[in-house]
Amino acid sequence: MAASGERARVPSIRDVARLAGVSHQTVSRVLNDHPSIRPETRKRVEDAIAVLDYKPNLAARALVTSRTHTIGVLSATIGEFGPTSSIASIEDAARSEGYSVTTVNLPETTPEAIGDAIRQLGREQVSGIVALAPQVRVFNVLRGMAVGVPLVSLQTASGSDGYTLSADQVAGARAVTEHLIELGHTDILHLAGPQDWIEAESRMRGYLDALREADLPTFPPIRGDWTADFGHFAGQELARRRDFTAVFAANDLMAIGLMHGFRDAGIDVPREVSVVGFDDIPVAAHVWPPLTTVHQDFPTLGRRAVEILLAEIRGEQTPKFGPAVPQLRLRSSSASR
Amino acid sequence: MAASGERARVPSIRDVARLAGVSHQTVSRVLNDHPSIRPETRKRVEDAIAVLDYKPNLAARALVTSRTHTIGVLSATIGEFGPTSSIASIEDAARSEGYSVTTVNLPETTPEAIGDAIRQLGREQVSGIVALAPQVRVFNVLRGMAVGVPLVSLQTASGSDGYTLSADQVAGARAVTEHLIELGHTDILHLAGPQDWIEAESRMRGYLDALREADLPTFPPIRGDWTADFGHFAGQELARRRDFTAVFAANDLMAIGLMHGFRDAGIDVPREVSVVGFDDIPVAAHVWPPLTTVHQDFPTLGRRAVEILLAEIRGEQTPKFGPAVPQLRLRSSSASR
DNA sequence: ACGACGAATGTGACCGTGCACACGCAAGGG
DNA sequence: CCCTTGCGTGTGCACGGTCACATTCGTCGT
Repeated sequence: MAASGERARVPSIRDVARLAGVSHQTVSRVLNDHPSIRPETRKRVEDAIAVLDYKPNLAARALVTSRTHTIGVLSATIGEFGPTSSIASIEDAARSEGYSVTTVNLPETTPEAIGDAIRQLGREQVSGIVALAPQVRVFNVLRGMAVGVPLVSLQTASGSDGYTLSADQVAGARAVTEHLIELGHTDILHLAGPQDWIEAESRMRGYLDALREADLPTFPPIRGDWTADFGHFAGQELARRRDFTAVFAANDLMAIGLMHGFRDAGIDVPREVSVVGFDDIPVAAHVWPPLTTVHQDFPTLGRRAVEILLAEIRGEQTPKFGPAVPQLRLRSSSASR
Repeated sequence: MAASGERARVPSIRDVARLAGVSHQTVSRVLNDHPSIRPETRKRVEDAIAVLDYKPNLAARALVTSRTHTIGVLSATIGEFGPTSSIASIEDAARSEGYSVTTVNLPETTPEAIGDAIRQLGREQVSGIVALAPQVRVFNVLRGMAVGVPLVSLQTASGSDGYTLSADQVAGARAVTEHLIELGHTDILHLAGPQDWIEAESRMRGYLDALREADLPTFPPIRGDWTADFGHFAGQELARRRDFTAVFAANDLMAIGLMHGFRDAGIDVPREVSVVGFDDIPVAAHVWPPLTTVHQDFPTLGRRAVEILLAEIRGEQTPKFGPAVPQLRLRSSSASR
């Protein structure tokens, strides 16, 4: 431990250069895979890097290139099941490509809040943004905003531009509704999500499409807020009117709450009323009765979002994914009339 | 739009200085709240900043100060309900203090993976780390690792050092178990979490403590994996032995799966067997029967973790929080013997 | 009246990279 | 044989801040 009093400083590119007997620029070239490097030189540099345990300074690199190798995740809905699963996979996918991930939460969805969030990510000089922006309003604000970096929007309407990626919510909703119709139901209610949410609208559209095609009567949707508590309340209220035999809830939480409400009112699911949900959250198979629902593959969605985003960042051809088709999970909460 | 051919460049500190008629250093002082600035000068600089819409370059600042105003979140369990809620609040709390948040996920909990994650955060020069490291192994690796920046560990054993923050899992588990005892149950099983998890151990300890204190027989715990699917399986298996009248499941998902399994086997909850859980996830109140469980305030936990971490980063006195006491939520899945 | 001192501000270097450009050298075409 | 070309490498500067130190000026103590 005969220290020469030197301060323990992390090695820089010049330290590596000195040890390898080359210029700092040559080291930089090795780091960035420049083609014109003699193999022998490269080897020497790489050895020096290994010896010193050199790690490039990301801040310095970001300063000079104004690129950070960081992608920002903008989420309005942390805490919900779907988005959370997607975020985890976005995280993994980005890391495995050498990108960092920074998250910013939207406590409210006003245009100002969204603008702030985008500007915040801009200040951090993110290379790209994945927005989990399920509300129409948020989506429009994003679209109208000069972001300056590639932006991929996840779980929104199936827009035709390359920036949007989605599961085909309409098809999923249509599938469950058709399932109810096949079971012989003719009076089917819809417990919808909040007005502003794109997914709420898509799922409602799927519901309406299926009913119209079958020439069945449609009912004005009940507007919910995605929570199980609201579903519970709605179930108790709906128990008073008995002009329906099935309900399609726009997500599983509301469906589970709804069944609870029906139970409170003495209505048997599925004998008297069938209930179906959407999302296939982990408990859906285990509640009573096990919930018929639509399964969404959130991790895949997250991974694809990153693929598209990175392709755009790198200026490559962006891969085209057809909308993922959510799958029907038939369980016991739906029964024939 | 008579442009002088100038490239649109983001204004730097020197542009501000020029416009305000001061030196760049004075601008820097204004930005950093240096005391020795004449109010009039400060005003001029601030006006110039506003006019140019100047935003300091974070990369440049990070380069020279080697501090990034970023906190890293290390999570082994993104996707679970509890951690996710905490992460969201960590996010909010950190942002509101001007810190960015970068997340890194641990796909596996080997020491190497943990080391990689820590090093990754180190390369990004985070100012501090919040670790959601619920496994004993992870916790020990972290503790033994020279991280170099402040580290707060969330949701772990109630260690006595300032670096650890937790809800009092033992007390919560003890509370539900005592609840079962008060209801007259004497043969109470425990469906535990995985061996390695700190929370699993704490909850089991609370269970054991309560039983011993009441001089009741203890049973070897059944080891689960936190999932509802496992709970379902366990319920079917347990239905064969009828030497118990109550089960304390270490989390709500397993409890819900368990009730499903009992139902499959024709066992009525709570008439024949009482079931209680832990966490109070949003559906807990709405499953059938509504689940008696222990409520944890994850958002508060996340917020406190950030408070402690920032205090450490700033070298201030770290606030001391007593362990949060989880609260019993009495519902219908538990009944008297 | 003069020197010391602190407040307010300016000057230049430096942090660790990447980029533009220059340079030496070997190969190839006229 | 000379000029061009391209490969491999080096030199200096720029990026946008902060830090250490220098400088100016007004005030106060003696």
